[in-house]
Amino acid sequence: MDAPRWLDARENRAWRGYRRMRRLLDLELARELMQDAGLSEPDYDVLSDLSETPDQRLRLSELADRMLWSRSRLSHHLARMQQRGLVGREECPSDGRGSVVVLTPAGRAAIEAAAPGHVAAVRRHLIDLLTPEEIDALGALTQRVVDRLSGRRTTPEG
Amino acid sequence: MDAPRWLDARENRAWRGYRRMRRLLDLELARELMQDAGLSEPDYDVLSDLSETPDQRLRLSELADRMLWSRSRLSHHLARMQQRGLVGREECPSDGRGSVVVLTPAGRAAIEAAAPGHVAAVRRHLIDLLTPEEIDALGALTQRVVDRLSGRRTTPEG
DNA sequence: GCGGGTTTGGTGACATGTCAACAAGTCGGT
DNA sequence: ACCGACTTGTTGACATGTCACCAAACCCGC
Repeated sequence: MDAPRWLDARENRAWRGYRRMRRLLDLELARELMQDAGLSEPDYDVLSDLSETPDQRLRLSELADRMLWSRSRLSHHLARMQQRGLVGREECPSDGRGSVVVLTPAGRAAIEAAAPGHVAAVRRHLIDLLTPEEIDALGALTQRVVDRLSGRRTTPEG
Repeated sequence: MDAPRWLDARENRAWRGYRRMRRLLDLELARELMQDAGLSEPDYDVLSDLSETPDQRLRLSELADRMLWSRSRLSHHLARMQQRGLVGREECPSDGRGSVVVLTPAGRAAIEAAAPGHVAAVRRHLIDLLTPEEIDALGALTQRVVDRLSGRRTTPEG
Protein backbone atom coordinates (compact mmCIF):
# COMPACT_ATOMS: atom_id res chain seq x y z
CA MET A 1 0.00 0.00 0.00
CA ASP A 2 1.91 3.04 -1.25
CA ALA A 3 1.40 6.52 0.08
CA PRO A 4 -1.40 7.98 -2.02
CA ARG A 5 -0.48 10.62 -4.56
CA TRP A 6 -2.96 13.31 -3.61
CA LEU A 7 -3.98 15.94 -6.12
CA ASP A 8 -1.82 19.05 -6.19
CA ALA A 9 -3.29 22.56 -6.33
CA ARG A 10 -3.73 22.64 -10.10
CA GLU A 11 -5.14 19.16 -10.34
CA ASN A 12 -7.51 19.96 -7.54
CA ARG A 13 -8.71 23.09 -9.26
CA ALA A 14 -9.42 21.12 -12.41
CA TRP A 15 -11.18 18.27 -10.63
CA ARG A 16 -13.28 20.40 -8.32
CA GLY A 17 -14.06 22.83 -11.07
CA TYR A 18 -15.16 20.02 -13.31
CA ARG A 19 -17.52 18.65 -10.72
CA ARG A 20 -18.94 22.01 -9.82
CA MET A 21 -19.45 22.91 -13.46
CA ARG A 22 -21.12 19.61 -14.06
CA ARG A 23 -23.62 20.19 -11.32
CA LEU A 24 -24.39 23.83 -12.08
CA LEU A 25 -24.60 23.30 -15.82
CA ASP A 26 -26.94 20.39 -15.36
CA LEU A 27 -29.24 22.27 -13.06
CA GLU A 28 -29.42 25.29 -15.31
CA LEU A 29 -29.83 23.44 -18.61
CA ALA A 30 -32.46 21.15 -17.12
CA ARG A 31 -34.31 24.10 -15.66
CA GLU A 32 -34.43 26.02 -18.91
CA LEU A 33 -35.31 22.97 -20.95
CA MET A 34 -38.22 22.09 -18.72
CA GLN A 35 -39.44 25.65 -18.60
CA ASP A 36 -39.14 26.36 -22.32
CA ALA A 37 -40.03 23.01 -23.81
CA GLY A 38 -41.55 20.86 -21.08
CA LEU A 39 -38.87 18.21 -21.49
CA SER A 40 -36.39 16.70 -19.05
CA GLU A 41 -32.82 16.16 -20.20
CA PRO A 42 -33.35 12.41 -20.50
CA ASP A 43 -36.45 13.11 -22.61
CA TYR A 44 -34.43 15.41 -24.82
CA ASP A 45 -31.64 12.90 -25.26
CA VAL A 46 -33.98 10.13 -26.29
CA LEU A 47 -35.79 12.33 -28.79
CA SER A 48 -32.54 13.74 -30.08
CA ASP A 49 -30.96 10.35 -30.71
CA LEU A 50 -34.09 9.09 -32.39
CA SER A 51 -34.43 12.14 -34.60
CA GLU A 52 -30.87 11.78 -35.86
CA THR A 53 -31.52 8.31 -37.12
CA PRO A 54 -32.55 7.77 -40.77
CA ASP A 55 -35.95 6.21 -40.14
CA GLN A 56 -36.63 7.94 -36.84
CA ARG A 57 -36.57 4.51 -35.30
CA LEU A 58 -34.13 2.33 -33.38
CA ARG A 59 -34.02 -1.02 -31.68
CA LEU A 60 -34.37 -0.54 -27.95
CA SER A 61 -31.00 -2.10 -27.19
CA GLU A 62 -29.30 -0.06 -29.90
CA LEU A 63 -30.69 3.11 -28.40
CA ALA A 64 -29.70 2.01 -24.91
CA ASP A 65 -26.13 1.38 -26.05
CA ARG A 66 -25.84 4.76 -27.72
CA MET A 67 -27.13 6.53 -24.67
CA LEU A 68 -25.12 4.44 -22.22
CA TRP A 69 -28.31 3.54 -20.42
CA SER A 70 -29.36 0.20 -19.05
CA ARG A 71 -32.17 -1.50 -20.95
CA SER A 72 -34.24 -1.46 -17.86
CA ARG A 73 -33.91 2.27 -17.45
CA LEU A 74 -34.74 2.88 -21.09
CA SER A 75 -37.70 0.55 -20.96
CA HIS A 76 -39.14 2.38 -17.96
CA HIS A 77 -38.46 5.78 -19.47
CA LEU A 78 -39.98 4.88 -22.82
CA ALA A 79 -43.12 3.70 -21.07
CA ARG A 80 -43.51 7.16 -19.59
CA MET A 81 -42.73 8.90 -22.87
CA GLN A 82 -45.14 6.63 -24.69
CA GLN A 83 -47.86 7.69 -22.27
CA ARG A 84 -47.22 11.25 -23.32
CA GLY A 85 -47.33 10.33 -26.98
CA LEU A 86 -43.73 11.26 -27.74
CA VAL A 87 -42.61 7.83 -28.91
CA GLY A 88 -44.21 4.60 -30.08
CA ARG A 89 -43.22 0.96 -30.08
CA GLU A 90 -43.24 -1.46 -32.98
CA GLU A 91 -42.42 -5.13 -33.23
CA CYS A 92 -39.07 -5.88 -34.76
CA PRO A 93 -39.55 -7.73 -38.05
CA SER A 94 -36.17 -9.47 -37.92
CA ASP A 95 -36.19 -10.50 -34.26
CA GLY A 96 -39.27 -11.66 -32.41
CA ARG A 97 -37.91 -10.57 -29.05
CA GLY A 98 -37.01 -7.13 -30.23
CA SER A 99 -38.90 -3.92 -29.95
CA VAL A 100 -38.38 -0.87 -32.11
CA VAL A 101 -38.77 2.61 -30.74
CA VAL A 102 -40.31 5.14 -33.12
CA LEU A 103 -40.46 8.90 -32.99
CA THR A 104 -44.08 10.00 -33.29
CA PRO A 105 -45.10 13.22 -35.04
CA ALA A 106 -45.65 14.74 -31.61
CA GLY A 107 -42.18 13.63 -30.59
CA ARG A 108 -40.67 15.15 -33.69
CA ALA A 109 -42.54 18.38 -33.07
CA ALA A 110 -41.31 18.42 -29.48
CA ILE A 111 -37.65 17.98 -30.35
CA GLU A 112 -37.82 20.54 -33.16
CA ALA A 113 -39.40 23.04 -30.85
CA ALA A 114 -36.90 22.35 -28.08
CA ALA A 115 -33.64 22.12 -30.01
CA PRO A 116 -32.94 25.77 -30.91
CA GLY A 117 -33.48 26.98 -27.36
CA HIS A 118 -31.45 24.16 -25.89
CA VAL A 119 -28.51 24.70 -28.21
CA ALA A 120 -28.66 28.40 -27.43
CA ALA A 121 -28.52 27.59 -23.73
CA VAL A 122 -25.53 25.30 -24.24
CA ARG A 123 -23.82 28.14 -26.09
CA ARG A 124 -24.72 30.75 -23.53
CA HIS A 125 -23.60 28.75 -20.51
CA LEU A 126 -20.64 26.88 -21.95
CA ILE A 127 -19.49 26.99 -25.56
CA ASP A 128 -19.50 30.74 -26.08
CA LEU A 129 -17.50 31.23 -22.89
CA LEU A 130 -14.59 29.22 -24.27
CA THR A 131 -11.81 30.23 -26.63
CA PRO A 132 -11.38 28.15 -29.80
CA GLU A 133 -8.27 26.65 -28.24
CA GLU A 134 -10.21 25.63 -25.16
CA ILE A 135 -12.91 24.05 -27.27
CA ASP A 136 -10.35 21.97 -29.11
CA ALA A 137 -8.59 21.08 -25.87
CA LEU A 138 -11.87 19.99 -24.33
CA GLY A 139 -12.71 17.93 -27.38
CA ALA A 140 -9.32 16.23 -27.41
CA LEU A 141 -9.19 15.58 -23.71
CA THR A 142 -12.69 14.21 -23.37
CA GLN A 143 -12.17 11.93 -26.34
CA ARG A 144 -9.03 10.49 -24.80
CA VAL A 145 -10.77 9.81 -21.51
CA VAL A 146 -13.80 8.33 -23.23
CA ASP A 147 -11.68 6.08 -25.42
CA ARG A 148 -9.88 4.69 -22.40
CA LEU A 149 -13.05 4.08 -20.48
CA SER A 150 -14.67 2.45 -23.49
CA GLY A 151 -11.78 0.02 -23.67
CA ARG A 152 -10.69 1.28 -27.09
CA ARG A 153 -7.27 2.55 -28.14
CA THR A 154 -6.50 6.18 -28.77
CA THR A 155 -4.59 5.38 -31.93
CA PRO A 156 -6.22 3.06 -34.44
CA GLU A 157 -4.09 -0.04 -34.46
CA GLY A 158 -3.19 -2.19 -37.47
CA MET B 1 -36.77 34.30 -33.69
CA ASP B 2 -33.38 34.13 -35.39
CA ALA B 3 -32.07 31.09 -37.18
CA PRO B 4 -30.36 29.04 -34.49
CA ARG B 5 -26.58 28.93 -34.47
CA TRP B 6 -26.01 25.19 -34.40
CA LEU B 7 -22.77 23.78 -33.08
CA ASP B 8 -20.02 23.33 -35.66
CA ALA B 9 -17.91 20.18 -35.88
CA ARG B 10 -15.40 21.22 -33.23
CA GLU B 11 -17.99 22.51 -30.83
CA ASN B 12 -19.96 19.35 -31.28
CA ARG B 13 -16.97 17.20 -30.54
CA ALA B 14 -16.36 19.13 -27.32
CA TRP B 15 -19.99 19.04 -26.21
CA ARG B 16 -20.66 15.41 -27.03
CA GLY B 17 -17.31 14.37 -25.64
CA TYR B 18 -18.00 16.21 -22.45
CA ARG B 19 -21.32 14.49 -21.98
CA ARG B 20 -20.00 11.08 -22.81
CA MET B 21 -17.04 11.51 -20.51
CA ARG B 22 -19.33 12.67 -17.77
CA ARG B 23 -21.44 9.58 -18.00
CA LEU B 24 -18.64 7.04 -18.34
CA LEU B 25 -16.50 8.61 -15.65
CA ASP B 26 -19.42 8.65 -13.27
CA LEU B 27 -20.29 5.05 -13.85
CA GLU B 28 -16.75 3.87 -13.41
CA LEU B 29 -15.87 5.98 -10.38
CA ALA B 30 -19.13 5.07 -8.67
CA ARG B 31 -18.61 1.40 -9.44
CA GLU B 32 -15.10 1.32 -8.00
CA LEU B 33 -16.03 3.41 -4.99
CA MET B 34 -18.91 1.12 -4.11
CA GLN B 35 -16.86 -1.99 -4.65
CA ASP B 36 -13.77 -0.86 -2.76
CA ALA B 37 -15.29 1.20 0.02
CA GLY B 38 -19.02 0.49 0.11
CA LEU B 39 -19.85 4.15 -0.46
CA SER B 40 -21.91 5.89 -3.14
CA GLU B 41 -20.57 9.09 -4.64
CA PRO B 42 -23.07 11.19 -2.69
CA ASP B 43 -21.96 9.42 0.49
CA TYR B 44 -18.36 10.17 -0.34
CA ASP B 45 -19.06 13.83 -1.03
CA VAL B 46 -20.88 14.33 2.25
CA LEU B 47 -18.14 12.64 4.25
CA SER B 48 -15.44 14.47 2.33
CA ASP B 49 -16.95 17.91 2.90
CA LEU B 50 -17.48 17.18 6.57
CA SER B 51 -13.98 15.85 7.08
CA GLU B 52 -12.45 18.98 5.58
CA THR B 53 -14.14 21.19 8.10
CA PRO B 54 -12.31 22.19 11.31
CA ASP B 55 -14.68 20.59 13.81
CA GLN B 56 -15.91 17.80 11.56
CA ARG B 57 -19.31 19.42 11.80
CA LEU B 58 -21.47 21.78 9.73
CA ARG B 59 -24.89 23.32 9.81
CA LEU B 60 -27.17 21.39 7.52
CA SER B 61 -27.89 24.39 5.33
CA GLU B 62 -24.21 25.28 5.12
CA LEU B 63 -23.40 21.79 3.95
CA ALA B 64 -26.28 21.85 1.48
CA ASP B 65 -25.02 25.12 0.00
CA ARG B 66 -21.48 23.82 -0.40
CA MET B 67 -22.68 20.68 -2.12
CA LEU B 68 -25.25 22.47 -4.26
CA TRP B 69 -27.92 20.18 -2.89
CA SER B 70 -31.43 21.05 -1.78
CA ARG B 71 -32.02 20.89 1.94
CA SER B 72 -34.63 18.27 1.38
CA ARG B 73 -32.24 16.03 -0.47
CA LEU B 74 -29.57 16.44 2.16
CA SER B 75 -32.02 15.80 4.96
CA HIS B 76 -33.18 12.56 3.35
CA HIS B 77 -29.65 11.46 2.59
CA LEU B 78 -28.38 12.22 6.08
CA ALA B 79 -31.19 10.16 7.55
CA ARG B 80 -29.93 7.18 5.57
CA MET B 81 -26.30 7.84 6.49
CA GLN B 82 -27.24 8.27 10.12
CA GLN B 83 -28.87 4.85 10.05
CA ARG B 84 -25.55 3.45 8.97
CA GLY B 85 -23.73 5.32 11.71
CA LEU B 86 -21.64 7.50 9.38
CA VAL B 87 -22.92 10.84 10.63
CA GLY B 88 -24.75 12.19 13.65
CA ARG B 89 -26.99 15.16 14.34
CA GLU B 90 -26.73 17.74 17.09
CA GLU B 91 -28.87 20.70 18.03
CA CYS B 92 -27.50 24.04 17.00
CA PRO B 93 -26.68 26.11 20.10
CA SER B 94 -27.09 29.48 18.34
CA ASP B 95 -30.28 28.75 16.41
CA GLY B 96 -33.11 26.67 17.78
CA ARG B 97 -34.29 25.62 14.32
CA GLY B 98 -30.90 24.51 13.19
CA SER B 99 -29.34 21.12 13.13
CA VAL B 100 -25.63 20.38 13.00
CA VAL B 101 -24.27 17.42 11.10
CA VAL B 102 -21.31 15.68 12.73
CA LEU B 103 -18.87 13.16 11.35
CA THR B 104 -18.84 10.09 13.59
CA PRO B 105 -15.70 8.04 14.21
CA ALA B 106 -17.13 5.44 11.85
CA GLY B 107 -17.68 8.13 9.24
CA ARG B 108 -14.13 9.36 9.63
CA ALA B 109 -12.83 5.82 9.32
CA ALA B 110 -14.92 5.30 6.20
CA ILE B 111 -13.67 8.40 4.40
CA GLU B 112 -10.07 7.73 5.36
CA ALA B 113 -10.33 4.22 4.05
CA ALA B 114 -12.02 5.33 0.84
CA ALA B 115 -10.03 8.41 -0.08
CA PRO B 116 -6.74 6.93 -1.31
CA GLY B 117 -8.46 4.50 -3.65
CA HIS B 118 -10.86 7.11 -4.92
CA VAL B 119 -8.14 9.64 -5.64
CA ALA B 120 -6.18 6.92 -7.40
CA ALA B 121 -9.21 6.17 -9.55
CA VAL B 122 -9.65 9.83 -10.41
CA ARG B 123 -6.01 9.91 -11.46
CA ARG B 124 -6.19 6.70 -13.42
CA HIS B 125 -9.30 7.60 -15.37
CA LEU B 126 -8.85 11.34 -15.76
CA ILE B 127 -6.03 13.38 -14.30
CA ASP B 128 -3.11 11.23 -15.34
CA LEU B 129 -4.41 11.10 -18.92
CA LEU B 130 -4.09 14.87 -19.28
CA THR B 131 -1.08 17.02 -20.03
CA PRO B 132 -0.24 19.79 -17.55
CA GLU B 133 -1.52 22.28 -20.12
CA GLU B 134 -4.81 20.45 -20.37
CA ILE B 135 -5.17 20.36 -16.61
CA ASP B 136 -4.68 24.10 -16.43
CA ALA B 137 -7.03 24.68 -19.34
CA LEU B 138 -9.69 22.54 -17.68
CA GLY B 139 -9.24 24.39 -14.41
CA ALA B 140 -9.50 27.78 -16.08
CA LEU B 141 -12.44 26.91 -18.27
CA THR B 142 -14.51 25.25 -15.59
CA GLN B 143 -13.91 28.12 -13.21
CA ARG B 144 -15.12 30.60 -15.80
CA VAL B 145 -18.30 28.62 -16.45
CA VAL B 146 -18.92 28.11 -12.75
CA ASP B 147 -18.43 31.80 -11.98
CA ARG B 148 -20.96 32.78 -14.60
CA LEU B 149 -23.52 30.28 -13.43
CA SER B 150 -23.02 31.31 -9.83
CA GLY B 151 -23.87 34.86 -10.78
CA ARG B 152 -20.39 36.11 -9.95
CA ARG B 153 -18.02 38.04 -12.16
CA THR B 154 -14.91 36.54 -13.69
CA THR B 155 -12.83 39.58 -12.87
CA PRO B 156 -13.12 41.04 -9.40
CA GLU B 157 -14.71 44.45 -9.83
CA GLY B 158 -13.93 47.60 -7.94
C1' DG C 1 -34.80 -30.54 -35.93
C1' DC C 2 -33.47 -30.15 -31.13
C1' DG C 3 -31.76 -28.53 -26.77
C1' DG C 4 -28.63 -25.91 -23.91
C1' DG C 5 -26.78 -21.43 -23.45
C1' DT C 6 -27.34 -16.55 -24.66
C1' DT C 7 -29.78 -12.28 -25.71
C1' DT C 8 -33.74 -9.24 -25.43
C1' DG C 9 -36.97 -6.54 -23.27
C1' DG C 10 -40.11 -6.17 -19.47
C1' DT C 11 -41.42 -6.25 -14.46
C1' DG C 12 -41.63 -5.41 -9.42
C1' DA C 13 -39.19 -4.15 -5.39
C1' DC C 14 -36.43 -0.97 -3.78
C1' DA C 15 -33.04 3.20 -3.52
C1' DT C 16 -32.65 7.83 -4.55
C1' DG C 17 -34.06 12.73 -5.88
C1' DT C 18 -37.72 16.39 -6.34
C1' DC C 19 -41.46 19.08 -5.00
C1' DA C 20 -44.85 21.31 -2.10
C1' DA C 21 -46.41 21.88 2.33
C1' DC C 22 -45.55 22.34 7.15
C1' DA C 23 -44.12 23.42 12.17
C1' DA C 24 -40.98 25.73 14.80
C1' DG C 25 -37.77 29.33 15.34
C1' DT C 26 -35.84 33.88 14.17
C1' DC C 27 -35.87 38.68 12.94
C1' DG C 28 -37.29 43.46 12.67
C1' DG C 29 -40.54 47.24 12.88
C1' DT C 30 -43.57 49.26 15.89
C1' DA D 1 -43.66 42.68 24.10
C1' DC D 2 -45.94 41.54 19.71
C1' DC D 3 -47.00 40.52 15.00
C1' DG D 4 -46.06 39.37 10.37
C1' DA D 5 -42.60 37.90 7.13
C1' DC D 6 -38.91 35.01 6.47
C1' DT D 7 -35.72 30.92 7.37
C1' DT D 8 -34.72 26.20 8.72
C1' DG D 9 -35.17 21.47 8.48
C1' DT D 10 -38.47 17.66 8.04
C1' DT D 11 -41.96 15.07 5.95
C1' DG D 12 -44.91 12.52 2.51
C1' DA D 13 -46.21 11.92 -2.14
C1' DC D 14 -44.43 11.22 -6.21
C1' DA D 15 -40.86 10.84 -10.23
C1' DT D 16 -36.91 8.61 -11.60
C1' DG D 17 -33.00 5.10 -11.64
C1' DT D 18 -31.09 0.46 -10.21
C1' DC D 19 -31.12 -4.23 -9.47
C1' DA D 20 -32.38 -9.06 -9.78
C1' DC D 21 -35.18 -11.90 -12.09
C1' DC D 22 -38.16 -13.81 -15.81
C1' DA D 23 -40.31 -15.44 -20.27
C1' DA D 24 -39.80 -15.48 -24.95
C1' DA D 25 -36.95 -15.71 -28.83
C1' DC D 26 -32.60 -16.52 -30.87
C1' DC D 27 -28.24 -19.04 -31.95
C1' DC D 28 -25.55 -22.95 -32.90
C1' DG D 29 -23.33 -27.43 -32.46
C1' DC D 30 -25.00 -31.78 -32.78
